[in-house]
Amino acid sequence: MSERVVPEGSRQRRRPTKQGAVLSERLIVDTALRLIAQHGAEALSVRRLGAALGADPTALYRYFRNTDALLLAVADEMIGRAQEGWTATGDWRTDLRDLGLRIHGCYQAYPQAAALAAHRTTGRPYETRAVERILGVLRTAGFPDALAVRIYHAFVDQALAFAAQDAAALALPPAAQEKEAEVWHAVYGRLSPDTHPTSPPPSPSSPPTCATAATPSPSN
Amino acid sequence: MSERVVPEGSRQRRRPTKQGAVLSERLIVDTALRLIAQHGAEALSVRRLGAALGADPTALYRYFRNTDALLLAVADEMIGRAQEGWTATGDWRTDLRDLGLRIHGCYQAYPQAAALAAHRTTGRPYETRAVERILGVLRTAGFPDALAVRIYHAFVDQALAFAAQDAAALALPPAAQEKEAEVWHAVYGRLSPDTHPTSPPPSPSSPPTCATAATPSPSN
DNA sequence: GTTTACACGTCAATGGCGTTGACGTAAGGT
DNA sequence: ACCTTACGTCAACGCCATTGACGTGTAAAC
Repeated sequence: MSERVVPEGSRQRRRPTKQGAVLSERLIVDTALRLIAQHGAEALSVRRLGAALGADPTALYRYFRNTDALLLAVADEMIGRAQEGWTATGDWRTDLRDLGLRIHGCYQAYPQAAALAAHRTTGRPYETRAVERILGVLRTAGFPDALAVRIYHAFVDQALAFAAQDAAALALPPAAQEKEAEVWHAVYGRLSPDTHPTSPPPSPSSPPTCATAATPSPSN
Repeated sequence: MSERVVPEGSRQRRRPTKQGAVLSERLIVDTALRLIAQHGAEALSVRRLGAALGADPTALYRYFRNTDALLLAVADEMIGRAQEGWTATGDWRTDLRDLGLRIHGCYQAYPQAAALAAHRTTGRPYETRAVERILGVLRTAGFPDALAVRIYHAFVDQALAFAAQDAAALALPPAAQEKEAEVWHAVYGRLSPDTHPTSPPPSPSSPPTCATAATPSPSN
């Protein structure tokens, strides 16, 4: 009957693995994140994670009910990192913008993991904290609750949607990224001759992203 | 040496399977889409798809190099359906808005499939057609090419990002959707007492989506 | 200090997965 | 009528997540 996974709080009996590693929820999540970043999302398997940790693969099931739970923990970790060091300034536009850019930055830093995590609800501490902070910002700004919730959703959905989109572009294997660039050259080539015979291509080296597209560009 | 997959154009030798089905790229894609819609994304496996088609699972490899190629075909099919019956009006804002809503609608109709397909580049006919149509709209509107490409990206990225986000919410299993709703009730409950003791909750039955959030709401 | 309970790392096993290579048959071009 | 070969089928490989049983060492109880 006794549950296989014990909650992290009451975890006491630490025992090293055969290879000497001492496991913990944190260590596992960090290792998973590193594994995904280095070798891509599909390189994350219970067996490989076990190997990377220096433990029997099935030891993970003492910490997470299944791989999906582990994935949610990874997602929450990223939400946590996005908030690291953030503090409210009191200006709600500044605060939300800062949070949004942090999320975007964090997802861009781990695009492979972001692709897995972006559209999930973790129900874990960091996510809860983020929700509370954002609603706190809006309440402090004086929005009535109904409107605050509305703004919350508009903000979070847009931030997550854009972050996910840009992360997905970044998570493509380099070959696919090049191919995409080629497609754009081809399209431009097909467009150009009949209407604008000799105009220069639009900075083909850096394709636009959600972030750049949504940001009012300086004079351009 | 001879390639396992024959391009659809030059495919001739149709032969029924033991169970009498006559395969084709279209049939396979449609069946896959139906399978995903009915039983969720993780129910799509080569073996199950083979069973649904009434064919040996490995027959699929005569039509698609691997499951990823099949997935891209499914993604392209959705792009194709989004364009079905669309025609340009000449007003570029109307045309883009229409296309965007069609994509959104199509993804909402097959949320499970959308989750798999949203962030992929298919490189297939329907996608190519969509790109050409959108750029055509912008060219017809008189935008110089550089700006047209910029607007193209702003539009497509936003449309896809929002469609993906809303599809992801819809693709959650009903239990998770309820849980999410509960969380919102809880948050609202926690918010309410100290600042707005008795204001009614903000229509808790229908959570906001990207589409509703981005649409200027009537007077609300 | 000894005992006791159980947390947790390990092992073995199960069933599903994608993918490959070989094979034979029937369809189409000639 | 023949020949070629497309393509459906079969068998097999290696990887996957997950489970149940087991035993050991640790932390707590006394």
